[in-house]
Amino acid sequence: MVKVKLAWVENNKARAIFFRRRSEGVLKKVKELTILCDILACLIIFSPNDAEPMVWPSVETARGLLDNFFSLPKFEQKKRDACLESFLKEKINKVQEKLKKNQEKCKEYVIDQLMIQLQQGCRIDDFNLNEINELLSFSRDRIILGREMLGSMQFSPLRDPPVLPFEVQVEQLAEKRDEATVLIELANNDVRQEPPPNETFAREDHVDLSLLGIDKDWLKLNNYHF
Amino acid sequence: MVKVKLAWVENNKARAIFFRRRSEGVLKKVKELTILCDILACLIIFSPNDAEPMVWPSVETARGLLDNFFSLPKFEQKKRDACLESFLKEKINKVQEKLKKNQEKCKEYVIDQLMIQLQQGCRIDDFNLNEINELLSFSRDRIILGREMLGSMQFSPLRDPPVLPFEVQVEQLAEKRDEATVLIELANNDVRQEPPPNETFAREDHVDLSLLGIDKDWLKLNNYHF
DNA sequence: GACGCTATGATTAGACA
DNA sequence: CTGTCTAATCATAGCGT
Repeated sequence: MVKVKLAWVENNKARAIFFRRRSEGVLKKVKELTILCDILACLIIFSPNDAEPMVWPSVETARGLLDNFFSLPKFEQKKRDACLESFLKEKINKVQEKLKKNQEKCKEYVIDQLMIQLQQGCRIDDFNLNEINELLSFSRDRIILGREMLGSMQFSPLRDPPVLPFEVQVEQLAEKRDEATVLIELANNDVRQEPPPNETFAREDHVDLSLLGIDKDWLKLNNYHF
Repeated sequence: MVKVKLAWVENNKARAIFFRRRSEGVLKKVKELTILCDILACLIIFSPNDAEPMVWPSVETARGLLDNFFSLPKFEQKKRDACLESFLKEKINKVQEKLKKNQEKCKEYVIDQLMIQLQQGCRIDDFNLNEINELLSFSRDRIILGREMLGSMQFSPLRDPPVLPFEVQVEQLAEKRDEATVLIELANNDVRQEPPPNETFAREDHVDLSLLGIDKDWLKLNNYHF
């Protein structure tokens, strides 16, 4: 027999035979080792001929071993997940933004309609609690805005606007109606001190909030159309 | 010498020696194989004592070989991604659902307000094109509902409701107003034959107008492709 | 434990079927 | 290409240091 020297076997046929025999031998040794010492091991040999490499004990096991014991793949996995997650969260945020804008628009329209009805002769008593709350909140904002425009004069302090209840609480109704009447009166008083440029509003503009001294240009900035 | 039988070495010391010698031997064989056949190979042995496993030729190489040559991990990767993606898509859908409901509610309120104004004596001419379109769409749905309730009687055919334009096209206004007047009259005629259960718009109820057609264009959120 | 030695079983190169 | 045979070589169990 000839001792094989540690160098590439040039003869193709001989090398193929050598490869088969030796890889079998190596695999046998690995198996022995795992059984005799009761350990885990994994052997991958890329055959020069086959497209797929030989994997022992299995591709799944090899993958599992690597995933379990090496932090690198876990880290990259998490990085990938985080990337996708942030991307999709961004999408969610966009939709939520849209929802928010729609709700604002809707609220504006509600106020618009309430104001129109007020102008057309509706009385506070004709509104329900939710509508009154809307009016209160809106009126308060308008009053504050108007006062800021009028400078640092001293005005009556305002209550915080009520938290809008989803369930109408009937017992609060009378109180709220009083509050609304007072608040709207207050707004009118403020406005009477120094009326804004455009007081009149045409029906076509969709808005007539002259009662509270709403500025026409301001309203145009907030497009109410659906 | 004693032939070792293929079974776990019970003696701890002997097993540790056995492990060291044999793993060296296996590694040597693998190295020989890679050199003599000029191939790639990878050996991972989990030592019973060390925390870290022995990896040849290196962790990076092993990782690279697995990532490059096995479809399974890629497949599972995609599966993981798909799982996360579907989860977040579900969230998006929920927000979209909320948005949709809000828009429906908003539209209902608009119709509600328009109806109130009609009842209070407003004329078609007082409305703008968008409002007329809302009324048209709503009236048409109400008519269809009423007719379904009345059975298989023959009625005048109805035009499809107009696609709501975001830009007001003034030249269409007059025509639309005529159409609206006819349609609303038609609705009144139908209803007069046999009024549907809820014909009157109770002010407090914020009338249930769920039958109103949703503006699909507005709601279409189709840009969530990844 | 690690290293060296050596007998001996295990592996395998080469040849052949 | 796969299996078998055989001799040569290798790997290593057991032991001593």
